[in-house]
Amino acid sequence: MAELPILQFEEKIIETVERNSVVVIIGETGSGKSTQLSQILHRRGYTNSGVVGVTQPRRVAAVSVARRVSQELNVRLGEEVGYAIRFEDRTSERTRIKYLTDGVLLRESLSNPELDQYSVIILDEAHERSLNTDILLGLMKRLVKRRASNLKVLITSATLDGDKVSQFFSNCPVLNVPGKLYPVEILYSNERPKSYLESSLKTALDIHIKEPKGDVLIFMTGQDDIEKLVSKLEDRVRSLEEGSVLDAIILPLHGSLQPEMQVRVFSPPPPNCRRFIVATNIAETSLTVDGVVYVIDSGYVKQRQYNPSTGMYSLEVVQISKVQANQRAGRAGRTRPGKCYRLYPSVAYHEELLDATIPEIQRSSLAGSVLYLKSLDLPDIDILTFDFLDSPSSESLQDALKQLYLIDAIDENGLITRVGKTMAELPLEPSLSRTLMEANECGCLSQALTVAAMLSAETTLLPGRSKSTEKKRKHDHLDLPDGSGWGDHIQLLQIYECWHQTHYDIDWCKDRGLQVRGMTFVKDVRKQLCQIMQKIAKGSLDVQTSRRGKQTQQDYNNLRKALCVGYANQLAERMVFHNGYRTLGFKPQVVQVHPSSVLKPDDEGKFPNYVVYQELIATSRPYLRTVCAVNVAWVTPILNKVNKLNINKLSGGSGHIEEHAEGNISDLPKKDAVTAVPDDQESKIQAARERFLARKGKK
DNA sequence: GAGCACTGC
Repeated sequence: MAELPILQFEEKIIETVERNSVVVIIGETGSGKSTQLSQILHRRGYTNSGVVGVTQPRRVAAVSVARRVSQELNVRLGEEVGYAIRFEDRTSERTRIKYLTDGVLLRESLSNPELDQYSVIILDEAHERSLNTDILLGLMKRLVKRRASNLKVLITSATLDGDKVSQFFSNCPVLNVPGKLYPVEILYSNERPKSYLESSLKTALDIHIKEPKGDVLIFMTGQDDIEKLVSKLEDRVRSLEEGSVLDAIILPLHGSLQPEMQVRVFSPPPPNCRRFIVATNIAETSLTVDGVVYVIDSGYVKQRQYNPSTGMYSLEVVQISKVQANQRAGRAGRTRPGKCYRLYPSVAYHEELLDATIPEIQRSSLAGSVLYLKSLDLPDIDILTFDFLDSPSSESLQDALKQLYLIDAIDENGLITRVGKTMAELPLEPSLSRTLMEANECGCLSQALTVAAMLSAETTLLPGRSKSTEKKRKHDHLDLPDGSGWGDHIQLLQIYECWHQTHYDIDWCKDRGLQVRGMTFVKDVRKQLCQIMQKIAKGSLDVQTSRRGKQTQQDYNNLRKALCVGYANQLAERMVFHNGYRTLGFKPQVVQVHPSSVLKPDDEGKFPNYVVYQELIATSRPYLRTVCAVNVAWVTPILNKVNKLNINKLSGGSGHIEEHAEGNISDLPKKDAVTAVPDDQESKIQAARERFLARKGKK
């Protein structure tokens, strides 16, 4: 511990913190900032007047760092040193150093906007620029002015954007704390390879043949290229002359892998063996693999981004930033000097790569964040001029306002409603919160709670796709309920209710290819949501458990109605001549129901006229993922609302609009605005539909 | 008839 570089800077840090309310700390990997900053402040008396809170973007980090600090201070975890993450608050009255996820701190500030139990707040890993960290940065800027006398804020960041953070906080001081990394030699390619996959393969084999022992970490963009590279590497390594090189183990590592498979990466390899870990950017920050000496950096990452004018997400392979490139390289120098092979030329690094990754706040739908900020109800905060470190576009903010208006969270003047205030209390995206509120009125809260919880865990429910599980799923398809013709939300409800009836049998999940971990998470979320709803409704709540498991068509109707109200901002109408949908409320997009949906065309080959959707995402083409059929009678009032929408008023203006501001809205709901499908494509679709009907007829 | 990077309340 005494070797940690940060300890040599203790005096300097304390001196600077004494004189300034905000300090930026540039702490490189291995500097010990996450564990030591809080202890330094504790030693110097900052915990006498309040708690030192340290935020982390990830749960595991909050827990593991808290655990280490409690060991170093030789106290029991949960007493002087504790942590708070969702579902787990291990703090007590005695807690002086508290690690928490930034999401938890945001929740805390909802009920206590001044955060007055804290004497110091440390925003750790701020350079990762998570959505929550960015909101916190804005709130801290305001808070240090209000609590100038008794609050210190420390922000840890990366070398490349420390100055920017400092400027944001009125040029506050920046302290550099060196890390304890071993040197990493950077090797560039002469030119960009035609295929980064082939280039990675070649580089990996070169290392294997020429370089001394040490594991290789290879950064790819996703499951597909990981699987390809793994199989190619296996072939080529096997064909090398036996005994001429080390044995090789090749391991994929990505988020959709079963956790048991991920663990393999952390168990030490057998002797005289080189491991090749082929990973997504999960290995950049979330997971640290010991023993890595060589890093191969393709220079690419798969990134999700949101288009506020269409309401559509897309996943795109984009170039990484310099911060990311350095982070990747750093992975080679944790145990001894290493090498990083960048599969792009040096000039590309310097001239093409952005300094920092585009922050999440500029790549996401902001409905949830805007609702959160509105619900804080701070008179001195105006959303459209909120002081962000990097502002989202006004288009994105207006999109959020529009969405919130359509689900009654704000009124036509942009003011938060009672419904909106309640929605913000729920740890859910606004559409789902609104669904719960409506369900409480419709008498189907129990079912809605289940759907909300299932949707919160959806990606961790199904096992990662692979050839074998795919076959299995197809085979076992009949074992899962079918949504009774209404779609995916109803199916999710039915799945959980079936499980409930087995008294939460683990084998029931396994037999159906459902991840036990995911289903357990659903159960936890449902319980949490139930508790919050109970608190909000003060007992006037309809969480009928006696009727659970025996859903009637009437229950499904009520639930679909509640979903329609909640997802008024994610509504689509089927097109007249084919099974495509056009989105309503956004610049209209022609989209298809995702083939993985349980919602299928009826006997005439047609989908329902209206659906609400959980997500609109462009992969190979634009798809609606997770859809639920809704009735036209529920849709009509929403469309009226869309027509009345006045974005200028919503943004807090007078409502007397300049011409071009209106232009944005007038192209929203018009029936014949969609001409995106050219005639020849239209006829192709018509032909496809005829073929489909013909096939159906034969059966 | 296609496939989703990573987090979090």
